[in-house]
Amino acid sequence: MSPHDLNVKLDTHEPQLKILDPELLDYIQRRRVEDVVFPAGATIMLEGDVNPPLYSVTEGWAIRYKTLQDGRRQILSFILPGDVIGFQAQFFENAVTSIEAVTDVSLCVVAYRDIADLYQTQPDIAFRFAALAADQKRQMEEQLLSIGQRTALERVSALILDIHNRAEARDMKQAGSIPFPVTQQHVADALGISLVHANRTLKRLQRDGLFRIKGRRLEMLDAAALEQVAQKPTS
Amino acid sequence: MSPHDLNVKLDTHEPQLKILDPELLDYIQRRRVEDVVFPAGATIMLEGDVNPPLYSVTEGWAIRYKTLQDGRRQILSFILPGDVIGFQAQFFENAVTSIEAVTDVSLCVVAYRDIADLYQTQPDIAFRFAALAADQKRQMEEQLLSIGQRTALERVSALILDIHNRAEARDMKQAGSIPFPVTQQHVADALGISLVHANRTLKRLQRDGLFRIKGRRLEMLDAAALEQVAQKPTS
DNA sequence: CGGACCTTTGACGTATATCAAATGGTGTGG
DNA sequence: CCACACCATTTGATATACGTCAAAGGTCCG
Repeated sequence: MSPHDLNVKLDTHEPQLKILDPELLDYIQRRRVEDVVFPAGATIMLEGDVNPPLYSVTEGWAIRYKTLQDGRRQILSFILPGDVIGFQAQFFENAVTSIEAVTDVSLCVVAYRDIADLYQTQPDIAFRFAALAADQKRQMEEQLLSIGQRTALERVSALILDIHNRAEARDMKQAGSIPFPVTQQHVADALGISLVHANRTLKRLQRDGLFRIKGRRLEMLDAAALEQVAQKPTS
Repeated sequence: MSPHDLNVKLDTHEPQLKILDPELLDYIQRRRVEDVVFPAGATIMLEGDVNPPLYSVTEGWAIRYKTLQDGRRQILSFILPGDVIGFQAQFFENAVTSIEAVTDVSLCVVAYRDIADLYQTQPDIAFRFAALAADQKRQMEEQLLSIGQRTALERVSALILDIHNRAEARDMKQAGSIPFPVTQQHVADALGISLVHANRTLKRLQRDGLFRIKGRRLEMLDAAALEQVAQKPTS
């Protein structure tokens, strides 16, 4: 069996995993134990939680984050419907990041005995999970590049593009716009800038006609220009 | 088989993998194909490289990084002897990050047919690799927290602590100090600050007696105080 | 209709960047 | 073994992107 037979090996020219691997999705459906709903604002998982479960997101948006002792919060990623969360956590005794619902969130809990067991009994599924995790690590590294090297204007552009592309790939676009329940405070915490500066930067990009955020929805107006501003990575 | 039997499930209370999993090390030794040496400054791997190999570092230090088109560089991690590199890359067509030798670097090339094949034929080894990758992802997230939320002073403190702890865990400490071939430019590129500011910050921490860098070696003087400055994460 | 939360705007402060140049190591070749 | 060349470190002066503080609108929902 080669990665190509699996149709799982990721093509770097297509920067994101377009959709959730269908076979993996199928596996998750079959192992679904129960569905859970968290209201907006609820904490789904807290750093340090013992043996957190493995979830697949059915509906709603969430954030994954880490905090410092004095309360400063870094959002690591935005979680959209279709995302699998808590796979990495299976390798640790405790959850290493926290997750909070941004909107009401529906999750289905995936059951399996144990992560090591999965590797023994279902190596193909384990492989698919691993490919997903590899892509998530890549996303973290992209974020690191963004926050470390890009200016606030570039970061905001890159974030808007990223969220838009992910949502679009999941067929969340309707009437030319995607849901956008993200607040300016979220943008600030994800990009390491202040709320006020996030506001001014978003404002400026919108004044220049690159996109429009209105009524919790995002309409992309000039993706090419936005990419220009964002400064693409080398590859 | 449970993670505990494997002694691989990672304990969050011990923030880092102390040493390379011995069984994995053994596997790598047995699959060693050839040894390669790169001189200081050489590019070991370049973003975009097709089907990059899997390496284990025998000797020397390296950096893993990504760049923007205009040349800005973000160092993602420092690679020390004992580290395995290129595992994640196996899931992609092309390398997603670049690697450069800081000192002369000795690598051994690990052979196996194919990553998917490894999952089928050696699920236990695949599991150990995955645990390693999970830990690397955790490190990336820690970095993200650092760069996004910490001040320059806190970032430098956290980086010095991190490198020191990793080197110490690998028994690289001799006569109370560890090798430290990292330049101030490296520190700047890893933390998203300017060279000049990296210098002033390193200087200040040393003036306050927290550590000492001299002759490409680092001597830790007051780890507790440094941790204080660095602002630990919540957990 | 009130309250909670989010967005927007102005004024001002500061951490960090940039520019420029001197100083200090270190390895190599004469 | 010296001396040059190259690179890393250090320091001062000045600039700016971004943060903080404060307060005024919006918007949504009970």
